[in-house]
Amino acid sequence: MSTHSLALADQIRRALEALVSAGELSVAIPSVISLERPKNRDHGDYASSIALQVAKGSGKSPREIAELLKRDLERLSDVSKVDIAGPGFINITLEGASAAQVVCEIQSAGARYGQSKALAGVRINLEFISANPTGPIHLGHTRWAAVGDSLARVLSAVGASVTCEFYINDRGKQLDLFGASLQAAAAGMETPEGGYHGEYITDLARSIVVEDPLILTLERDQQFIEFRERGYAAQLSEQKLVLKKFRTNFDVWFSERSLHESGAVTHGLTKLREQGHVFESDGATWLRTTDFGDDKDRVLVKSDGSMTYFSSDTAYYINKRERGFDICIYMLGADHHGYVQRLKTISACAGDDPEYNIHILIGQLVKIMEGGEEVKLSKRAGTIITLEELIEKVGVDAARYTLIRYPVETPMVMDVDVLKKNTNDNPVYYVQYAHARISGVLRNASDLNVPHSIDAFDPTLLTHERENDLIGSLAEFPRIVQGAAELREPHRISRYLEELAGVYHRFYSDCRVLPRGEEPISAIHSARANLSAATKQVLANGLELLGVSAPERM
RNA sequence: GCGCCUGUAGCUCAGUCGGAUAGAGCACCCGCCUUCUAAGCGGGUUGUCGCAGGUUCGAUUCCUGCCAGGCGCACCA
Repeated sequence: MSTHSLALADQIRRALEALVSAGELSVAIPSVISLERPKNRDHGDYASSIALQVAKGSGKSPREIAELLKRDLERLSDVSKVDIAGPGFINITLEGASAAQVVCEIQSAGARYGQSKALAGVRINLEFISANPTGPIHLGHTRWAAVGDSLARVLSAVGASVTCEFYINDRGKQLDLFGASLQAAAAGMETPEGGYHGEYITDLARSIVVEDPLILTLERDQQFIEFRERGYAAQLSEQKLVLKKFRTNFDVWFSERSLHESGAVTHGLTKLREQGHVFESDGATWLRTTDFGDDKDRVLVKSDGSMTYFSSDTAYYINKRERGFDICIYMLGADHHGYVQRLKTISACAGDDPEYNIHILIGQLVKIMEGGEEVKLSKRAGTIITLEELIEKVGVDAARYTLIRYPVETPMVMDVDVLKKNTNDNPVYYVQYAHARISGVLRNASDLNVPHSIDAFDPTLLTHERENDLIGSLAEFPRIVQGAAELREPHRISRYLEELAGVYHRFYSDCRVLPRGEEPISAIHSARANLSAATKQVLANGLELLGVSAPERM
């Protein structure tokens, strides 16, 4: 049997199921089996409060249920002891040597350790950033660039088939204003009302003119279109470039224009009509979103015949579903939280299950501090911080790690000064350092000819408390990944890695891995070198899920 | 006015769909390198989990109300 914690939770589930089908117990089995590593070592290697959870309505006390489970769990070969404590906690102690088998499991699974099939076969569309192609990617988008990309990696790790998508708002007023701003800048005229300011506009206008001086001879309307299209193309490729540099991958760049040109918008409208939620009023065409709890109905086609942005959204959603995606995840900024209900109702109006087919994540805004002061982000004042600048200041690893480290629903503060420091203030170094430290140990192991492959591994030698702690933490990884995927919370990976790095550092200071001086090489050195190698693998796998590098040396 | 998010140590924040004595880093004090990376380890100090009720054997966690901060409420995009 496999020894990591996912497997143990599964064993508890099976034991419960067996009790239910044998008629010994009548309970509803929860979707997740509670299982944790207790802080207190007296509580065993693992503790579950499952008996307390299911006791209600079963006609049995938590302790009675725990006793039933104890009987079954004790039969497992890997379990050395099951205790029932307090009101009905089940404390499980594993057989030391079989716990250490996880080291072999990690070594042979390699980069695949931590992966599972929890979401196998599920097709997920993950849309994030979707910035207007009218300027650089800035700090407001950056949180999602890191978190979105990491979430895609996490979801893929549990078997989902994930497509990352960037929706390009290349249609409508914003892009027109952008074009007009460029045109005005090229002519040395004032920026139009509500238009785009900033040095990048004048620079871009100038470079467009340099590239094609004839643009100045064009008739006004034609010239406007030229500026808009060239500016659009330039900004889009700029965005693609910087996102690539930030290691954020997109599989599909979806143009809003193409949605209209392909007829997807009219198709979407037809589909919604068939579902019976479309009506006409005041000369406009509406979607009756109030049928599904929205506070007001929404306009699809304005009375002047033009399409609203909302109509694009509905068509886009329907288009995604028709491309075969089971779940559409949207990652939006807090300033868009008003859309949540609207998007959910789109799903409902299209005849889908808004609880399953659509999932909207709202990320709070990122505040940035530098020199002890908050940097106010203002496009007008030209103080927006671009992703490019952030990368220059702190590097991709530190930026990504910090952005992913916090749950997205909490507003976060990024202190540029801290991120520039190579100290422990900056947790990315703590984790990377553990990886680099192990790399060094393993290099030395090779130099000293200390074997550290699984065939030279004797798990019974790992009996030190620090070794047990480390083995326990390593065994947790698959469950952490699964939890991060199901809850859409990649920050759990980084918190886990910090914990694992800490456990390794403590192991390292108490347990000498390699022989000193003239000390002969023995099996304990190999066992510890294997344990180190397994830790290195898990750190690397975790960092990979965050898109952060795992350095061999620091 | 309505809605969403947040409120946990001096600071920045974790806390796994209610569980055992509420945690980590930073900051402050004291220790640890003649041998594997000291970007590390050990020890010490720090709490009205915003406030008030409710549900429960049990609440930082769930429910209600209030207070404070952030954000949003278009035939804009």
